[in-house]
Amino acid sequence: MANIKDIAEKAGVSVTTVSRVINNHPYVSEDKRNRVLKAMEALEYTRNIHAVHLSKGCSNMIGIVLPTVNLPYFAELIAGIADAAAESGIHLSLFQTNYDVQKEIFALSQLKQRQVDGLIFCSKAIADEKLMEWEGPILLCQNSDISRFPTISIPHQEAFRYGLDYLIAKGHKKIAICLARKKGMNSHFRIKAYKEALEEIGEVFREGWVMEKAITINDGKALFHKWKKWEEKPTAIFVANDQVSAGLLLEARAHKVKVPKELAILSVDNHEISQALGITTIDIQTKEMGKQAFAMLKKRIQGQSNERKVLDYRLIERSTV
Amino acid sequence: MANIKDIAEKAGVSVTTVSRVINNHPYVSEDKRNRVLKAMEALEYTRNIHAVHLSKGCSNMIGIVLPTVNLPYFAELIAGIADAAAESGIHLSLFQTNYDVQKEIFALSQLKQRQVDGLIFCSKAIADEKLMEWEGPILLCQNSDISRFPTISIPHQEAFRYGLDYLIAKGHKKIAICLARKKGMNSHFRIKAYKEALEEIGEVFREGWVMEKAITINDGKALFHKWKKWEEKPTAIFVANDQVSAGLLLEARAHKVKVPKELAILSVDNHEISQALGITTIDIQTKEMGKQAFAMLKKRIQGQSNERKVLDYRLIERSTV
DNA sequence: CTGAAAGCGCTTACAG
DNA sequence: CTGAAAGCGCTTACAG
Repeated sequence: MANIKDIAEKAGVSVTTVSRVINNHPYVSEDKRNRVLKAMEALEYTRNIHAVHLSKGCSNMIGIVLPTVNLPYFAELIAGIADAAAESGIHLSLFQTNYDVQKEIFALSQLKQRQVDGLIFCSKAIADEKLMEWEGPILLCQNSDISRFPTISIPHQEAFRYGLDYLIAKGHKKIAICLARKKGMNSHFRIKAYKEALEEIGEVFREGWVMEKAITINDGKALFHKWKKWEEKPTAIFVANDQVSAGLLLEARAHKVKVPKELAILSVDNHEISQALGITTIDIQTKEMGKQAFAMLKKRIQGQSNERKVLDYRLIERSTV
Repeated sequence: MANIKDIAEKAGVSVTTVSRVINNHPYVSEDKRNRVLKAMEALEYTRNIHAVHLSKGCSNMIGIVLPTVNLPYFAELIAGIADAAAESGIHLSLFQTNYDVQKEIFALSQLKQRQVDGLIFCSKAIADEKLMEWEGPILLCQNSDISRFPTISIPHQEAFRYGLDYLIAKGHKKIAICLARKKGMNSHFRIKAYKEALEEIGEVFREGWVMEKAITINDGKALFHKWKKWEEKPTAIFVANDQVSAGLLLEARAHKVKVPKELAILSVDNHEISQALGITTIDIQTKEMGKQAFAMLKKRIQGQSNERKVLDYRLIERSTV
């Protein structure tokens, strides 16, 4: 494999000049530029990117940390990040963690070793205090108490409250909620909103009506059967993700339970499946979040100070409430 | 940032020894090992991975080339690759191409520059002949005439034929098919199987009954309306992907068309949504394919010769045929 | 078990 | 516009 020195020799110039040509620097005479170009062609030169990285001290790559890509929410987030990254010519490295703290720490160690220039945490299991021990450009796709990191997020408390008020306005008082997992900032804020809303309408808070570990269509089906068995039934369930809502709705239909008459379903995401099934949901612009997350991390890598962005949401009325 | 030289000085040993300690080589005395370890701790040493890559000539990372991550088929494939890669401690780089040949070429150029040690093409737009101009470890998740590359694939012709025979056995003769895109090896073989099956039962081949550009749930909905408008209607549609089948089925139900009585639907994938909707489909082990693809590429990178694997498939009878 | 030294291949401040 | 030289930080064959 020819290297920059071979090219220099062949073209009769210095390696500096070759480097200038490769990087499109000005101040190279046409004559030398052409000779270099010709030599590169003749020797089938390909730049060794590792040497560039070592020399420049950066990798032109950022890491995406997420539990699994195999879930529409995260897939959409990645797609948004990928689009923006491609425009900037930045590479993407994937860290699938399955909410395993050790794997998140692995990703952080990769940042430290410069494998990547920055990290986007799409969702995390690691505690804020632990995360704070790490340095480098890290962006969180969720609200956080750590002001050291830029964040982009949905105002989950507000949005959830908005959804709850919508259900209440539609006459519901017995409302259950279903989250992906109780841990995590997003759920924290959602539960808070839930409690507040219940208090205002004089309903008691039932621990059992806060369900979790629901992510897939099958989880939604299971949710239906849980609901079916309850003595006292909520008239509405506010579900934090479209996949689960879809499973819930499909299973309800299969068992001739009328939606929304016997059971109302309000969802979050507005991904394709909710549209296909006519599920009333709250659009949270997942892809847009990915795009902006990338832009913010990029700025952070370039040394700008932390931003905190909050995205908008909106209710999409369809037929399940 | 402390480097290996700083550690060597502080510990009073050579850089060679430090390197040995870092890489867990044998033949280092306990005493020196401890001194090095202590020095590393004291100076908060982090290895610069770029130097390692430059020195070793590899990146410990492979690239995944696919049109979009935001589609269950590809997301599942990635998940499989990611699981296997994590076990081997290999990083994953994502190249989202949107079937843009230029972006595929970009990925290939990254392989050449050693940004990645190998490439998995989950699906491609670039022509075989063009691809052949590139060197390095490249694995294709599809059948190919190029014997220079290892491949892993489903026997699409056979599997499609199997599905068609199943439809025929169920009494269908007017069968349409719907593919993701007509270009590409997979479709090539499927259309071939389709023509053969039609010929055997004495049906004519209708160009218009081979539909394409169908990937999403919405595409499936559109497909229904196409079907609805046809004068002469097929009694069954064989759809190459679960998302499209789901859209087709949902829209059929919404318009009170009885499935399978008025319209039978046979699908391919066996992803969660087909299970949720009770769609009869052909399981093609997407995730397993990802796992094995990684293992094969890894072997190829290590210098072993090309393998060609063919995965099994099986029909999952549910309620749409 | 240990180390001096060559090698991986590029970038860039500096001097001209 | 141009080049010599230092620097990025590691690995590894070789000699001992």
